[in-house]
Amino acid sequence: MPGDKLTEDVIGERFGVSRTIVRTVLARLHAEGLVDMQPNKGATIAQPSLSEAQDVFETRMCLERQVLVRLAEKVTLDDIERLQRHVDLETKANTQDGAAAIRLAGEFHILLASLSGNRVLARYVDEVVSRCSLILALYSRPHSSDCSIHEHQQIIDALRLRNSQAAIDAMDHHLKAVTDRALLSSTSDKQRDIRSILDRYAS
Amino acid sequence: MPGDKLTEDVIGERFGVSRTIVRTVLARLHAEGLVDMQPNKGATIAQPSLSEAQDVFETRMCLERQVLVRLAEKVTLDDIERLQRHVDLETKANTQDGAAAIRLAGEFHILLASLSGNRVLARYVDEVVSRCSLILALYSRPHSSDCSIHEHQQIIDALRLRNSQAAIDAMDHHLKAVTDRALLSSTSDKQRDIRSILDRYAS
DNA sequence: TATTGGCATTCTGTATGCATAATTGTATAC
DNA sequence: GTATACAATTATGCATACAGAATGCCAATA
Repeated sequence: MPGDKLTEDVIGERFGVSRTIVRTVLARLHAEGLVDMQPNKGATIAQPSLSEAQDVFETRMCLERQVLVRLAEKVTLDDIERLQRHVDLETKANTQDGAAAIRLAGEFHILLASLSGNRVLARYVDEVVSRCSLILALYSRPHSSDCSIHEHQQIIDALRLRNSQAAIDAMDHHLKAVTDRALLSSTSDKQRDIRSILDRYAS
Repeated sequence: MPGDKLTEDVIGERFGVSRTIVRTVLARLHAEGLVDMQPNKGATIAQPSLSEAQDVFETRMCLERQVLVRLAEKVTLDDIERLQRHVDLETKANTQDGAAAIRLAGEFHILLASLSGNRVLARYVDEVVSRCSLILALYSRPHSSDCSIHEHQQIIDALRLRNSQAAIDAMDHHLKAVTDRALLSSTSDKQRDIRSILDRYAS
């Protein structure tokens, strides 16, 4: 799917809107790094390179650490409850609906960021989480998200004790696991390019 | 200037382009937090609230710390030279052209971020620096930037020694000074609103 | 005099049309 | 059979036109 052409007419027809609308949406997605655009050549679903992927992960770690620093200072019992309910949802979805489980796993981080109360931080986290999803779709092999849920739980537990360092450690460990799963499988950008071409032909 | 209406027709005429172009630019600036947009009411130059301003500064600190961590690991002599040349430029501008001095002070941070090599981080730093400029325009009283230059120099010196902690300390101190200058003058969002209204009437 | 209703104006939101750049396909030459 | 050039098709970039929402103004009425 990454690399696919996004023709304005096609999308517009599909959603019953004019090219103008499609154009603004594509521009927005481009700004968020989810679609690539070339002048006079149009838009494609972004194919982040390996180094771009590393940049996204590094930035994500940096942002999410800050989220936890803030949260450790100011979480309310209400917040903790919301987080706990979310992880419970994740647990439920994990045995039933794989797609939902993946979506919920991302939304946990977005929820954390929004609870931090810093809107700017939250917007950036939202973006990098989306981009990570795209990266995982590109590079990662299918996997269970059992561990994710466990790590999410660890983060909540640390926040409940207002232990920011423990929360950050859990987050670091968590994101490192995700990163490794995504990036250690390929060893170079070139390899990635080849693989994506092969994938295209295979489907 | 913040709060001013940005009418599409007016801007388009001013720059000799159609509303289509203006619209995309405004949308982009909105995404970057530099203009406010309300449905069916158009765009205005953003008037970040005090809490929004604090969020921007906090996020900026977080991002720039990461920039320095990376740079302390990987700066080259070339990089150091470019930074030094930039600060020299700042020093020169400081005595001659106030507007240029302010611009260069912001660009120092953008240069740092781009030298980090992390494009994602660099884009976010670019955004928050722009937003900080807007915030300073809103809240801050005019001031000399002598201290800024000295602090920039400290950061370079720390990087030259690959001492990330010293660089981060200098940056923290630097940004804290800027933040205080901007945010301690006002004490609440309400006060800011009132002041902006008065400013409007005065001009 | 204050308030409300309606009218006119202005500006935004969206669609569409036209010109230009890119791509694809075809024909011809080597 | 391959390569190149040219034509036809397609898609993008931009401008413009039209419809609908918001604002302001004025008059009418309480």
